[in-house]
Amino acid sequence: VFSWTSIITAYTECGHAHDALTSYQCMLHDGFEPSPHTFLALFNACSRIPDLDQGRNLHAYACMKGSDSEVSVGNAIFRMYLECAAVVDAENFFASLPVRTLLSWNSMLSACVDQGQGKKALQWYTHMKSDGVEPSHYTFIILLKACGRLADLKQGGILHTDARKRGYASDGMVGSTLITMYGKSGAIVGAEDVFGELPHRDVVSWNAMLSAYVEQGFGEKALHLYRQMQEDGVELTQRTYVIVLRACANLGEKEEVRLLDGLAMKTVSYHIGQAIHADARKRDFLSGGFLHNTLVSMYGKCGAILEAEHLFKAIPHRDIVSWNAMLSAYTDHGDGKKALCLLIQMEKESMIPD
RNA sequence: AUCCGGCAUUGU
Repeated sequence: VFSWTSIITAYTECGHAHDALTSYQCMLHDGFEPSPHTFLALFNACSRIPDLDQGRNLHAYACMKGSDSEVSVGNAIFRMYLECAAVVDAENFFASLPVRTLLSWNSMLSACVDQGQGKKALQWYTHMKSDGVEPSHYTFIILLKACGRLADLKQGGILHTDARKRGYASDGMVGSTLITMYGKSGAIVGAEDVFGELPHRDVVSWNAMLSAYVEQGFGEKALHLYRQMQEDGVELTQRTYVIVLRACANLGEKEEVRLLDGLAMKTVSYHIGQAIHADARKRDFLSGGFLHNTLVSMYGKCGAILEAEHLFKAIPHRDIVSWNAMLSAYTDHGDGKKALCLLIQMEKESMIPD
């Protein structure tokens, strides 16, 4: 049994979870009965695939053998349901668990948030506290993220106070989540306060602050922060550029058109955008593709249709976002004909408009 | 030791 379990674990870890389940069949065939350890490995395999049907069968079998009373196995079953996106099953199972560890609570909460069920996560949190389980900084990050998505400033503020009391508010990761939460809730001052009080800022906290400015339409402040990042010697990332280019696009939308070489352009934003584009190139952030879509959108919003077009054509793997960005560049520009042409081309390349 | 955690592009 021990060897079979090792084989199953090994297959799962190498990303061959299907083979893990096949080995289990072989193991049964040879007359071996699964131990709790085997179940652990099997549920991990089901999570990986993910295979809900097998997971359910195994769950039933584990119950029959009494293996499900083991805390670790219980957690594995629980995670299996979560990762197979069977939230209802997960919730039912979770409610029936005799021992709920902090880790299982965090898994539950995070799965709710990932699936857009932030409210549910907050409800479960009340339950968690009444169960006498104390939240960790993981818990706060998960819940604050939920508040950000819901733009629930009230709950977010309560959690912030609570996190502060427990000494979690100065944690860098909690801090970034707080900044994002305040940013998405429109409380830019709250975001700035958290950012200003962070003892150790890393790129992510800077990016979070930058993103908060952009989302709330403070393009100039964002550009200012971008400069400050460079002065402070922060190691910029590709994401930094995604965000700061969005700031340019934002400014471009607001700027009045002016004629440049006979073309209607948002000249100021356009030049800033170009400069940032050059920065990104210098830092070799243009490969990988994630900046392409943002650049197309930015140039489009600055009135630089030709550059947007040029970049669009150079994208190796155009996804739906690339097409949408190019389409809205044309329509913003009042070029309905080209937009329609693009739509036709889209269908030719068997892209389905959403 | 392992499993739960932060910032990301288009349109709506």
